[in-house]
Amino acid sequence: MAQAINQTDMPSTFDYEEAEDRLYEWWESNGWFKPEVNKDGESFVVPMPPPNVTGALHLGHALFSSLEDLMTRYERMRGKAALWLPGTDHAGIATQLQVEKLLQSEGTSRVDVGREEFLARTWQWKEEKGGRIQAQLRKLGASCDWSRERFTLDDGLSEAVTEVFVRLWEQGLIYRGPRLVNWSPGLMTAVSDLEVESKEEEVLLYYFKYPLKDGGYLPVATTRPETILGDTAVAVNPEDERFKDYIGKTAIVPIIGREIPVIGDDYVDMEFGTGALKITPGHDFNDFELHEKHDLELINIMNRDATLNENAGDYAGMDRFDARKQLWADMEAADLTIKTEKYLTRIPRSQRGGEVVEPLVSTQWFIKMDDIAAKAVKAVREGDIKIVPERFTKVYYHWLENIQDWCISRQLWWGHRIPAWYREKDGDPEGEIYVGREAPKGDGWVPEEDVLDTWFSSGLWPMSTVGWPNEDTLDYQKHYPADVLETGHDILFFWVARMIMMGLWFTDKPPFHTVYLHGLVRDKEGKKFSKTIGNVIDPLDLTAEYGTDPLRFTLITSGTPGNDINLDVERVDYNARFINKIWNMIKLVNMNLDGELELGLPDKSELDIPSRWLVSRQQKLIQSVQKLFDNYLYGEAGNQILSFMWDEFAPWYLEIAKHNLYGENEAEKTKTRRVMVHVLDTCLRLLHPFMPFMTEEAWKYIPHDGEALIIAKWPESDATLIDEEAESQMMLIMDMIQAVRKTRKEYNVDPSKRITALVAPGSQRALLEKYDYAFGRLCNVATIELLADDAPAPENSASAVVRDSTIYLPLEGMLDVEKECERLTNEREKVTADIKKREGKLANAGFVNNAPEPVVQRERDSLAESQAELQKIDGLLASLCQ
RNA sequence: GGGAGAUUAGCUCAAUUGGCAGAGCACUUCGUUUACACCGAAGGGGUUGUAAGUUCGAGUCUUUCAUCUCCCACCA
Repeated sequence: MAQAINQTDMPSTFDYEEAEDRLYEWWESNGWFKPEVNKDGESFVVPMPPPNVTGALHLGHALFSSLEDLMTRYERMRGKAALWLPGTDHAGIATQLQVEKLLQSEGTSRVDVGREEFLARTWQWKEEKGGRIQAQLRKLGASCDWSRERFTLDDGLSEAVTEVFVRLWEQGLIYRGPRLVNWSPGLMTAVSDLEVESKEEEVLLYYFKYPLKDGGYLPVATTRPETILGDTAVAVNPEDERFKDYIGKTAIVPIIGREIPVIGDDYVDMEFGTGALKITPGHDFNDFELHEKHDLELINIMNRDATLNENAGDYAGMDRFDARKQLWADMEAADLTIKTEKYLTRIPRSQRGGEVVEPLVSTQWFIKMDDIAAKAVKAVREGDIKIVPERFTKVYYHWLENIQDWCISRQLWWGHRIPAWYREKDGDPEGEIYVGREAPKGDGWVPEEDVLDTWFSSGLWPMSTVGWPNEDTLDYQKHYPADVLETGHDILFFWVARMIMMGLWFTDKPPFHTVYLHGLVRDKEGKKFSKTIGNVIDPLDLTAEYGTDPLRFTLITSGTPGNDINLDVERVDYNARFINKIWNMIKLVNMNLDGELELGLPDKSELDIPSRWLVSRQQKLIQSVQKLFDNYLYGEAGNQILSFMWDEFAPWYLEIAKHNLYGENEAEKTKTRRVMVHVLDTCLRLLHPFMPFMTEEAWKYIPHDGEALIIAKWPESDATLIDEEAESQMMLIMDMIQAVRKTRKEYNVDPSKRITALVAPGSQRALLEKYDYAFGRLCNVATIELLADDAPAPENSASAVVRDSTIYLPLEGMLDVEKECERLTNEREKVTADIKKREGKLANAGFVNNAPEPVVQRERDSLAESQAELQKIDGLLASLCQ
């Protein structure tokens, strides 16, 4: 097939500002983001991790979007019906907080306006702010099918949520009851274990006297004195000689005077603190367990806003931290304190609000996780799901095998309301509970106020977005299970594990076969981005300055799977220059075309050595890239493509090709054009998933087959084009050119001076004769004169040896014999050392017998080369430096 | 307390199955040759954190120690 392209209008640089939006719109309006573009292809589905609906794009989004778009574009080019399914998450707490802040700024609050008005305001907020992140993802070139965009509060997804809740209830896996939970006083809701972050902080450890009824006291230490008011026992270790006799006696709670027992339990660490432990079952998870074990009383002393309640006596109504100070002061006055000391311990704080989380007894909904988790463990263990990188499977197992029941109720308004209703019975307003898809018939039913944890709905994402629970639809059949789930390792438990559990439990199929986990993006020094440090990098600033492609390429090539990326903006700059480089390669080719050109490579037998070399090198590149892609090693693949283009194609092939392009031989000219176009075309295809905009635009400027690069075919390697002979010969030419450049430099030969070179070609007379023009172009040699095999070394010449070929540069009066001898001697030393090393290796029977044949052969070849070089150098030394 | 990762050039990072340790930035010297100065040429810079082991061969596998980071866990 012959193709012509318009050569007149190629801009001198890639104008990303102009091109990006135009290309994106073109792709999208042609339906190329839809899986239907490859109707008959195998399905490939990537569910997008739904960003918070009102969020703004950060580098984490840019990273997932770059990787997932790469995967999607790659599979699309491979002919698959690729679907990258986008959507957003309602993000219960995060969104509710933003709207509450807004209300606060208006001088009102969610309680003031009421639930209905609050939800209306939140939907309004979502409509106003919600489009932003989608627009930003478009800016990054995300080729997702926007026509299928989903939101976790959409009707269909809400139906899935209700269905799952009701089924779990019917299966007896959901229960409700008062439990000690992590309570966030600022957010006024329960939070799950995962939403609590503990960091080491310096606090005070308070030592005090626990008075005994019979007189005397037990010394006790605590970090939270206010919880003394809720104590229902004091515990000591029964092995403890100091205290064991106190077991069974009665202690008196300081200040409020309640009587409590002294108990013995080996849980108490004799070495720590005073060796005696106060027990507060209502406000401490360990103490709660002891309370169950010893049948102790449980007293709740705290309100939902972390003020103390009526059980705290005179301290009722005080904030927990004020009460702490006041109580301690009162105890000091009563001579009940011993001392305080500084103490480093982990303080649990709410991941969202940042305030100290309080263990608090409240009535919540839970899912029994054991059976569900076991299935999820099994699926990974048996290989139905693969986690990349593999090391995270261990972390995954550990969490699932020690899983706690999941507290799914949240005392929020923004979210999926729990489908439960209560009716008064025997004086208990919640005496009767109904759980169902619809409100129950009959009078007196009051709906549950609580909503579900945000992760409950996102845990259903791969199913609910394709129509579950309606499994009969074509959409569901085709797109569930999905294929790859790509996300950050920080939400392995929050999201990935829950999707796997839910997917397996309800469909009996793993929701995807591969989990690819990326790391966190950090700054150049490896610090987390933070507004307080002021090191935040906005991806959109980078795309504005450099364009989208360099950022994408940088994020993909800056790290390895699962490891954090320290983003160095210099790399974005460098990659922007790579894009410029490619653009200019295209420009060179473009301006050297003329009319129609047949596509595809000429037959190998017609190609010259540089072409055979280039094609062979590219075949190896394709093989390597394929292998890397198969193993999700996209970063290395990108680097190899860059290296091929920048270090081989551009500086060697394109320079040498100019000889044919600017020459008169039309047949050679055409062949060279075809090779250049073909190799460049292949490079653009390989690079398209990394840098979609520039490659698509550049593709227009070379002859090509097909409407758009986004739907062009992914390159496949052809092993018959690998050509070791051509690679070896080309390597000789390149080595000789580099030797000339180096020699010229060492003698300070004016770079613009076109010199003559004499060459003793050794075994490669024909090769050097044919490609002597390469020297002219690449090391500014005017003429190459091939010497007879038996010709003596020319006088007054600097020389360089490559294998069994020697190149002489006549320097007339400029040759410094002493310097030349020094150069040759240095060279000789290097070569001798090399020979010695290789001879040693080859003399080692272990090496020769055990190493794979190609490795041994390479060693032999290199040795032969070095030996030839040594012989030549010795000849030169003998004639020049006697 | 348990687990994971990292440690390679001054800085940021690569190195796919063990097979001649590489890039970019920075540095030195030089050069505008009509694709590209957003470029090109030549160069300096490494005992791959430590100590041992396995192997013909180790950045890569095993073990020790050190430093840093992260995750998990109920010591007041």
